[in-house]
Amino acid sequence: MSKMPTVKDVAEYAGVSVGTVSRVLSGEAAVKPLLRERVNDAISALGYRPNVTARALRTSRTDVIGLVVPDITNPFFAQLAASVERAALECGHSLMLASSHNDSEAEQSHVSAFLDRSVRGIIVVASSDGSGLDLPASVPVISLDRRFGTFPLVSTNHAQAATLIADHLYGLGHRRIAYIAGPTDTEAGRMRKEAFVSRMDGFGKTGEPVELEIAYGRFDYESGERIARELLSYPPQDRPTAIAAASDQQAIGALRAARDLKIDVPRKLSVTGFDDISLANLVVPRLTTIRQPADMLARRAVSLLLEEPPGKGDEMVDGSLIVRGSSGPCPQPGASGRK
Amino acid sequence: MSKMPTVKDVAEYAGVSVGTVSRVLSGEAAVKPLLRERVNDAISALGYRPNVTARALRTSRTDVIGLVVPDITNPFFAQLAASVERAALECGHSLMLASSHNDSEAEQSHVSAFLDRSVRGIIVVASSDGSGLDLPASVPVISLDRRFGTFPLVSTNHAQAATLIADHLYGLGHRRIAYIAGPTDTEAGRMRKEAFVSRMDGFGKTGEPVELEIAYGRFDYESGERIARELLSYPPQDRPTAIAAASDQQAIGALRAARDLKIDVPRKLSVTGFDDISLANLVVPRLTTIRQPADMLARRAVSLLLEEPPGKGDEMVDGSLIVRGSSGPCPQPGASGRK
DNA sequence: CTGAAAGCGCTTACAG
DNA sequence: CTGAAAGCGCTTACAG
Repeated sequence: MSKMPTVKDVAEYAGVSVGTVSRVLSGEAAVKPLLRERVNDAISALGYRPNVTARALRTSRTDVIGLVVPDITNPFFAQLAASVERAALECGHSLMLASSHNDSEAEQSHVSAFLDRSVRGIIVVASSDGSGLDLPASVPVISLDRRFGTFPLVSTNHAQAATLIADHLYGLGHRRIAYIAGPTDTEAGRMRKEAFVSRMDGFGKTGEPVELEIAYGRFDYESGERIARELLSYPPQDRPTAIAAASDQQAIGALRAARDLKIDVPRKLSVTGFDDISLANLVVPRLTTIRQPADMLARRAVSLLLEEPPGKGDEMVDGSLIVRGSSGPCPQPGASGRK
Repeated sequence: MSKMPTVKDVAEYAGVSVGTVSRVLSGEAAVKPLLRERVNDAISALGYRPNVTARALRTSRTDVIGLVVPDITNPFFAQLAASVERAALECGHSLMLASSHNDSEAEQSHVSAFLDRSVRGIIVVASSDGSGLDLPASVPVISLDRRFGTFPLVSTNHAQAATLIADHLYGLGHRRIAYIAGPTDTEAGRMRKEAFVSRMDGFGKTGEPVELEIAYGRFDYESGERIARELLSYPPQDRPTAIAAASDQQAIGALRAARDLKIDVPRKLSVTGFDDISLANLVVPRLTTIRQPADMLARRAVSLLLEEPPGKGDEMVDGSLIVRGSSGPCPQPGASGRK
């Protein structure tokens, strides 16, 4: 292939200086219509495309937004990534996506790599409450969904959302409840759990007492399945009547465990999730969960990043309760055994 | 933040020329140990990091591999992306990921964007058999899983794998089978279907006849659910005893439909998928499917891309049959209705 | 409004 | 083995 044409070629072809070419390219500075037209003709005649690397070197700016997620294989993050890409595109920016495999070292090095490429800004969905960044960030950084270092956070209001689930289950009459929590080294995991627990404690004080058992795991299918299997191995009268999980994946794993143990959901056991991944509406039974407004979160994160000066304050977006088939009234004691 | 140090600063600090700094950076050229050490000291003292943009401009090369997938929200592509990232990292390269939302224009523009950034090479999982690229590609391009333009393809041997499924179902005694195909504008969709059909035709000629119905959809959950619902609405004696789907997502949708219609899988109906996404092992019943060796595919694609000269020939990797609970012997006629 | 020129931070022939 | 210098393709003060 022949070498790509440069501003110089365009300038020669159009009979102007490279400065003029650059000026019509930027669209900013005023250029006489005649010259502008000659330049544009030259550009299309030559099939010229600006060299973004040179431009970046000169201006130390690009239109790339870097996004790092803990694990692209997690459906919620995949959806979030798709939303961020759409939001970036809407603002005329493109997205570079990196997955850190839940490894905070990899996370660090991805962020550094973005910095090295002088991206316009970086959005990070932290893999854990790491120390954040030890490099000086020369571009804006926004935490999304989970806090990264001390950078501003855009996230669902985890506490409000967890409260919605607590109210739902308590309202259905459940008084022996298990909570499958997310990793304690993630803010999302902690906040969801604490809000859920404190709401239940509140009910316990003002109304009927609630037995609450808490188990900790990762956010994935396997954790949910393993933990639920354990919780459900108790004799029926000691077994929870509802399991609230900190993620849809955990909840789907719990559904799987219940199924294996032939425990009818929702008649004998209610299960709830968190995220509303697309699968939540497809499992059997369909999962009651919290919808996180991914599009909104993405748009807010991109906006904060691109604002001048970049946004400094945290932003919370409310989640909403989606009631489906996996949650129902607490089974009456003694009404079991109808096989 | 103060300006980042440059080779010039390092050179001054170490009392050498910038050329020497560059040479120790590259590690290639021989530099006297004494100077090398002084330069390295200067680098760490100053916290110097090479400017990759400048380097890219000068050499018109980077260590970035661009990957574009049709939809990052599809679990199979997410897994493939994770595998490609790992493979790239192993070779000292980093990954830029873009999702085309199944839009071939977006796909084109992502590829162009990569080209503009002078990436080391591009791997594309085509969203459809587009015209491929109309720009001159100045770097190697590899098609992964689905052919992009005329670029070399690394993929599972779709035909061999589809044959495995056909043999499995025929071997279980199924003679009235429905096939949920993928989009006909994807090579993967066509090849899987054709191999399945031709294998069944072969059985029909040498053994017992097979009734085969084919329905076309996208690769997603919804298509599978919708199509299966239709297929299963026939009266029991006309209904297929097995549904083979071109993707796990379709198969999981079909499972959902069967469940809604109270058709017992696998006793009344066998369902098979293709891909072996992590969910396949979690649905109820667990899904019989074809495992695509994502890690291997990813590694081969990266290798071909990085070879000098870049690989030119297609590569096929065999898939393997994973038998789980969703497939079983063909139900005996008349043995129904045991409610 | 336009051109000539400097410079972004590197790498790499070219001399020595 | 090392230094001085050119140049990658842009953008942007600086003159005019």
